Amino acid sequence: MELRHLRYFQVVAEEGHITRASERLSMRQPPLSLQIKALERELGVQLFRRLPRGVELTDAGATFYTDVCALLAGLDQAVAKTQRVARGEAGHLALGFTSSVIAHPAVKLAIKAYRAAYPDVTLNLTEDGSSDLVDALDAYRLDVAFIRSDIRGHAPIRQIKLIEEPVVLACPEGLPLAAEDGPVPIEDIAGQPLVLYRRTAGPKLYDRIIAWFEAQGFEPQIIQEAPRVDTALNLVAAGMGVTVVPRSLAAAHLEGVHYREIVADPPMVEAITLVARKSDPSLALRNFIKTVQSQMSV
Amino acid sequence: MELRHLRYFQVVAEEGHITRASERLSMRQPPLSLQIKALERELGVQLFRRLPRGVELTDAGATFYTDVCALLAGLDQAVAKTQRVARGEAGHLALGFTSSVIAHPAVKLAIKAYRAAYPDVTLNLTEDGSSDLVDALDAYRLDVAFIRSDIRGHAPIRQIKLIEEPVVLACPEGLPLAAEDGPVPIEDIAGQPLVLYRRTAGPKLYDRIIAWFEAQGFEPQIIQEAPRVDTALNLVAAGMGVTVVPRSLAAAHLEGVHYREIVADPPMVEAITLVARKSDPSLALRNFIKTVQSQMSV
DNA sequence: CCGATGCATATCGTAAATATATTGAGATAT
DNA sequence: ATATCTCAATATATTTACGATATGCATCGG
Repeated sequence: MELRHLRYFQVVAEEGHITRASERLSMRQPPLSLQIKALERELGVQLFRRLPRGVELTDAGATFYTDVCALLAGLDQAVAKTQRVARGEAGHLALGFTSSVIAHPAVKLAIKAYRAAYPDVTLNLTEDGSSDLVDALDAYRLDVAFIRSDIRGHAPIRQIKLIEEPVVLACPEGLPLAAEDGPVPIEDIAGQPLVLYRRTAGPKLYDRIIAWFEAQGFEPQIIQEAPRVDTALNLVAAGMGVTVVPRSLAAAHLEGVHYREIVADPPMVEAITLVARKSDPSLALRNFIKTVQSQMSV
Repeated sequence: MELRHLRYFQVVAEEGHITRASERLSMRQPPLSLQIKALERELGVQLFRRLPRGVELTDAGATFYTDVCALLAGLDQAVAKTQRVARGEAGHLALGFTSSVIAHPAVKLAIKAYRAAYPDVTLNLTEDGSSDLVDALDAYRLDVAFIRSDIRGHAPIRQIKLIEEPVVLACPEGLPLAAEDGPVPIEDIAGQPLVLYRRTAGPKLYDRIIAWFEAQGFEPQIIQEAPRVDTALNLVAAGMGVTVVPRSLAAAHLEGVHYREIVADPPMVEAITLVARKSDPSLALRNFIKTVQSQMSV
């Protein structure tokens, strides 16, 4: 059996007339009669009653007609859906981000813009640490992720630097440092007790901050380590010390924490990077990257 | 596009290997490659990524695969269902009967037997008067019906006499006639006030009863006409007169009504007849008639 | 009774699917 | 690094079968 048989059957059933059906199908009556007969023979079922004036569905033919209509319509839908997926207009995209990155308004706007442009792509959002995100990417659990860390050297992962933002000082209200609003020189921070966040799996940012202090000629006084940025900020709010965070996190306005720009040369900056498997040619992904990039450049 | 393309696509997707798929399909690799390529070309979508070692579904191909599996399975089911309908093992059957006929246990047993033998045929049951049932048959609202009336002369309807049963006397309790249980000679009834049921659309039974009385040399004293048998019996229960009904109705044991056999020559008998369109070749119907006949002959 | 209608049958040409033979790209092994 | 192997792609040949043309046959309407 071939789709041809089903398509022919459908038209003949609708017309109740082989000759008229053959005209609708841009063919002649004899081959159409033969195809219908071949279909009946293959099914072992008489689908039509031959009347002196045309043909008529039998009970079996009528039930078959219902199903054939559904099948042919289903096929059309399947084809349309497949084409939309191929154009990147539908499908799935597993997206990851770190808690610090999602605080940046540009990231939220970019995701929103993609959702608007490709509403039929179902986005699967995951929040995790940078190195776990990269692992998930490797394991095909994610298609793309926003991270902070620099993962130079990880071969099968492509990375696109999106935004660089300076880190700012976060200090508890009440401290002399929190009395002013303007930029604070790095030497004023150097003597403060420092809370830092160290993710066991991703120590790069931690190391970079220490290296940066040392490059400025200061030895940071690390009095506490926190597993995550938000934990560190909570410790700051509790008056345990100061910390440095990407500027976009300052927008969160955690109660009891005061933020100030830092003056240093070179300035300490943190990037937001988009990472994805190099091997993945999914158009949904390419459209996502394109949308994010054009959104960031605005 | 033809089913062939879908079937080939399905196997290649499952094997991830065109050569192995071609073996499963009992064909050679080059034509299979060509057919897959033709499918991709028609859809305008790349369904497979060609790897050095076999092929792999793209995202679009994976969504298409899901739908193709559903479609092919649906087609198989549709074919199986159509064949079951053609064999009379599935489908619909609109069945009608009169209120007096359904009282006969053999009719209920026959319907039950058919239900058991062909559980996938959905029965649509309708109760109505004999002539309305025949009209419904003509109008294709019914496929088959149990009736009382003789519809000799109605050309496109085929009738099969199933059971003949004598009519019995139904008289109110308290009447001298109700004092005994044995058969009563017709002359004892002749003088009684008679309640008869006359359906405007089907006067045949009514006429036959009058003719039967007259053939015995008696003039029936009709004091009341009722539209239906059960109405007539209720009038009898109310002491309004006596009536005659098919024997099977006596089993209903209406309160206040006493039943007695009637002695007469020739005896008055009422048949239960199965009627259906002569033109209707539905196998479900033929199986129904066959089942009813074999059930009645037991 | 005869023409018209409409499905079925017969025969033929051509398009398309499959088979055979070979090439070529990429991976594995020596 | 070269050879070999794997497996899809290409080229050409063959066969199948779809569709077209011509015709037959049954039924209905005038």
